[in-house]
Amino acid sequence: MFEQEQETIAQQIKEYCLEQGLPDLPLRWKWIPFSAHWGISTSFFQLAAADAKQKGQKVNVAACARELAEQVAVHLGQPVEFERLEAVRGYLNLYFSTAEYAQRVLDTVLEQGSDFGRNPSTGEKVMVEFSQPNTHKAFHVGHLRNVILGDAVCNLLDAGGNEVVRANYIGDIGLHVIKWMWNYLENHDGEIPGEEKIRWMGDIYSEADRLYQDPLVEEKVRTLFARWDRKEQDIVDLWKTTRQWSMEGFQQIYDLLNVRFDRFYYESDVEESGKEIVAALIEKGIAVDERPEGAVIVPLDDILGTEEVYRVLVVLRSDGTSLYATKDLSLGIQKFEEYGLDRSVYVIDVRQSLYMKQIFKTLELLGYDWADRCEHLAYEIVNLPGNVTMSSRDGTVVLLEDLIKEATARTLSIVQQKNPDLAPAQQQQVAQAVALGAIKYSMLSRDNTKVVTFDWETALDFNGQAAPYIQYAAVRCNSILRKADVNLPASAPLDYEMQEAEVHLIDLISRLPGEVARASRELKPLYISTHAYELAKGFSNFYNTCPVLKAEEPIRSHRLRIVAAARVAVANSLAFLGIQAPDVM
RNA sequence: GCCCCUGUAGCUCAAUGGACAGAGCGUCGGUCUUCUAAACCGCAGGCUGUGGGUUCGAAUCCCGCCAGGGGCGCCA
Repeated sequence: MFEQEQETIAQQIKEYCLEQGLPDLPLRWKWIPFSAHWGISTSFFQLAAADAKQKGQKVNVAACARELAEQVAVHLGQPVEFERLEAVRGYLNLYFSTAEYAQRVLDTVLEQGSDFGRNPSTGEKVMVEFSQPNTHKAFHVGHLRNVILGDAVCNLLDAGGNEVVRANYIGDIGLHVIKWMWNYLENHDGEIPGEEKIRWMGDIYSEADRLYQDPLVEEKVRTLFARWDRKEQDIVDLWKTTRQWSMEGFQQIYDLLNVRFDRFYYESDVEESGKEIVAALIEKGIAVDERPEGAVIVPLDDILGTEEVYRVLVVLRSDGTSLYATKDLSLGIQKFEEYGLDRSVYVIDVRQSLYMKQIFKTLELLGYDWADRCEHLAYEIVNLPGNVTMSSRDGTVVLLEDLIKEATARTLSIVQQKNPDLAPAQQQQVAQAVALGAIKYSMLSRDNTKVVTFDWETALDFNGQAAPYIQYAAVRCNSILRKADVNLPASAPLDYEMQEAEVHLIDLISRLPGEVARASRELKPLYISTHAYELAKGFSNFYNTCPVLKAEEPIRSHRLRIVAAARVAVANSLAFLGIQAPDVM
């Protein structure tokens, strides 16, 4: 928001360096820490070090930097854009003219509203593939991180100025589907799912999985698989019908989570084209056909002259049936051909890192120049205490519906207690927004590389640094604005000395666009979760120290604008994370 | 054997190669006749796993070691 001023000063410093025969280095700007006022800062250590190196001198860099900073400060004098400047221990701190900048920040935020925080367009088109559920199976907490992360990353890429295509890739074929259909025909023929479609589908699947341990059942399932392979009409029909039930169940979950997709891909749609890709790989001499003794493989290390780096990618089974890789190669190509993408992001857990590397490398060998614009966004999995991975086979899954149900129930009782006058329907609505926010935030507020351990106590603990705290800040903003009972006062120059809390809050608000840019660039919603919390904390501090409604004019009007801007910043931050900011709590 | 990730306060986690490593939880102690106490304030708590190196400057980059997790030809 202060690029102009920063650029002006940077230019002046650059000119000074030229005059003094100092090296031409780009300056790195940061916010000034430990300050009740706000501004930007840069240091001269690099410049001092580079200068010494250039002159071949051995010097005390810290002392030189200090001196440089002081000289630059003298040279700059009193820039009109800034209230004051100081040289401290090798740093140059430029303090904004508080009143003027505060007004500018507030004006900008209030004018942009729900667009505040968004960055200018990059003109890039990015596809993000995430969620990738298997039909005929349950949707559990282990799958949740992917959806929440993928959705937030889409929001952030979008806010970062990219055109985003949200893609889902449905695992609608494979042994798990056949097992499910066998069990359905054997033990549940004619049944139809009720309201809880996913639970019902998942139950039939885990039952099938249990029964499958019996060799006799395994034999029967194999027979059914053969019928499926022959594309027998009644089996294909059953598959279509039951797959649809799963899709409807997924849609319930996505609706609940408020996550949407632009494009659904199905494994079944890329199976045949995948086999054609494999044929092309063989023809080009990239893949080796070891059938019938072996499979069709791409010996990546041999081709690339590397050792134990890319290993071997199996692209087709020895019996000619497809593998995940068969289909992923085809899908990767289809994505680019269909959308003319600049980038293609895969949100898939970290265990598939090697596999992803192999797929991208194989696409590169096939001659696709966009292969290096494919990215694997790896995240760690959600485990149960004791580092137990959730598995439907072992019955160790926590169903998503159960988590949400429990979290909502618990939140509802708090809402009823805090806000007894609210209509029950609204209480329910608020409880759900808060419960979902808490669940999402807990997944987004740690780095993608960190394992999440799920336990009920932690998952349902909404105290401290958690979404409800942030939502509460937005609610308090609302409450003040509602009680003010006036239209938002017009922008006006400040003619009172702001409190530290006010300056700090406005400072935090002004940082949001930068944080969005960083989070979008690095695909790290964590930066926004942290910043949203900082904002809420900044507001709480303001709330406690700066009366709004009881303040005298012109302070009252100005503070109302601060509150309105804070509300926008907090709500937008949450929105980027896929979290709602309720009006009341 | 090769590769990837992680190691920071009692616990869970932050920290653009930069100023004094910060939050939350937990412990203890204070704040409601006040815009919603789902809040605020305060105390205590650290050789950033370990040994080297690079750098003016390292939790951050490089190398070794230790500990934990994950991956490595026909699962997805």
